Amino acid sequence: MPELPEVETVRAGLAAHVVGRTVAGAEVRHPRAVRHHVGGGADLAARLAGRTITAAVRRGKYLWLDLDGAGDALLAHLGMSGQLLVTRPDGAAPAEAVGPVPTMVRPVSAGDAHLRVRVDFTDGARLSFVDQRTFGHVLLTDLVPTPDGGPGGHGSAVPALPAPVAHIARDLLDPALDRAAASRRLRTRRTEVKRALLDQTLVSGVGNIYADEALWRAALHPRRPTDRLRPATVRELFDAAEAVMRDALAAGGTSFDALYVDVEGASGYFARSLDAYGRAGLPCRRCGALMVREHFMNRSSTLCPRCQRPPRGSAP
DNA sequence: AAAGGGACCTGGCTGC
DNA sequence: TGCAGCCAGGTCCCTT
Repeated sequence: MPELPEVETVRAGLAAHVVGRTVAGAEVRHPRAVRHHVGGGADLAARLAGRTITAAVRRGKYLWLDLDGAGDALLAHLGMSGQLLVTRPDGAAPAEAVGPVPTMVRPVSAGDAHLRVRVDFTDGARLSFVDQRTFGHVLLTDLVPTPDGGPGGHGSAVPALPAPVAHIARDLLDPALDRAAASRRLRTRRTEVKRALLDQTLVSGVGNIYADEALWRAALHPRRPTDRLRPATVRELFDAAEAVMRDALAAGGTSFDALYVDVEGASGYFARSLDAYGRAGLPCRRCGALMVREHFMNRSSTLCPRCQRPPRGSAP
């Protein structure tokens, strides 16, 4: 699932392969993919034509392409299954690709069943938004000033954000994040710590996978009440979440194919390094107790019942 | 106002 | 072997 490390991998790929190119034309092939664009697919395609991509920027799980530096952007959220794939001008397989190509990576043809939006550049290169489950979306939107005057996100020095991202907090890889303030806000919430970690208005970029990983690293039960956490504990949790996402980003980078910008680039990481997510029934890598899966927010949490003690008064 | 739960979506897997 | 039903989860929206 695309969480911060996967989205950042995509952003880096777009920065390398799309920035500087000019849009010749675009086609929206599924209305749901542009459901948040005011004006619909035809309007989006028409307004993209002739624009030049000047930056690839990310905040949390949102990423966007600045257009001409003119104060608007093509914004994308990958949802659960979204991919942004770049094919080079001749459309052929990448000649300079090295190392094993992830199995999910394949050339995109016009007949691709899940191709939602296609952007063609004047030099023949193509950007394709492919999304099986259509939880993701793209839209063209104006930038608005950041509340704190700091940079809008990773990859930009401009103090501006796409309007739909204005409510998204800075993420744990953002040097401009005020961690003390985020910690205070978390501790004044009356909720459970995993729910708070997943709240993108508190700290962004963390999804179910990295939430479980961070809680395991910090040895915290997902249902611990936020208003009873000490500041030092929250600091450790933030540090753990940052560390696991940096590790994932580094691992994703190694298997990341240079020309196909693929959210599955982190597959090598998933196979090797996850300590919690997907390990129910397997021994905890810290203490050996069998990991368990619990229902949480209509989904699941995987945790170590020995390292991550439930809060007092909670059901076992 | 804040917190929490359901809807949205589809391919793959499980169990009968 | 076939098929129904469950599962995955990020974000928005609605209710409490």
